[in-house]
Amino acid sequence: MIKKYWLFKSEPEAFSIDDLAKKKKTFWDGVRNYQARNFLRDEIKSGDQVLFYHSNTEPTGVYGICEVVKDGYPDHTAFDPDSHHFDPKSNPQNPAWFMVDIKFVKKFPKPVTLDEIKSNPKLQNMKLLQRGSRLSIQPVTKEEFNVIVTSRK
DNA sequence: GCCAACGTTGGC
DNA sequence: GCCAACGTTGGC
Repeated sequence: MIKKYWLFKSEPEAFSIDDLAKKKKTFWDGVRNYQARNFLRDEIKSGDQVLFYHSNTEPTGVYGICEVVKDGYPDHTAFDPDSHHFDPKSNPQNPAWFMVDIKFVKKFPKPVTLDEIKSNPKLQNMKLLQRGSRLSIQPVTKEEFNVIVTSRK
């Protein structure tokens, strides 16, 4: 099985790497974008490595690493009318939205900031840097993953 | 808090 | 199936 690499965005006010460090493991719910959904449903597999990115904070950047521990399965928060992730288009017979489970691996002593990524020639092709890129789940290459991780070793 | 860029919705 | 209106994202 070939391991793949991803970047997951989260607003730390909603869910941060510290929350994950505390919980050790979580389901990544609430993704309501079809492109991201397809990744979750079809491509993200147990064992894949994930960069945990904080958006809408100071500074924005990659704060640590986590690992996928469960392949894509239906996002049950879409079925729950009391959840603010509720979506009437989705139902258990024909789920529209998916999620995976991830576990905490490590938090960087200092985040790899967006500025740092922008100024690293090896990271210029990251989707993150593309104009107006809002995708909350995006693939990264093994090389990009390693450049980011080793910059904190 | 602003606002540009983007995805989705819904009228036609 | 077009496209304007709307809501959301996310850097600043």
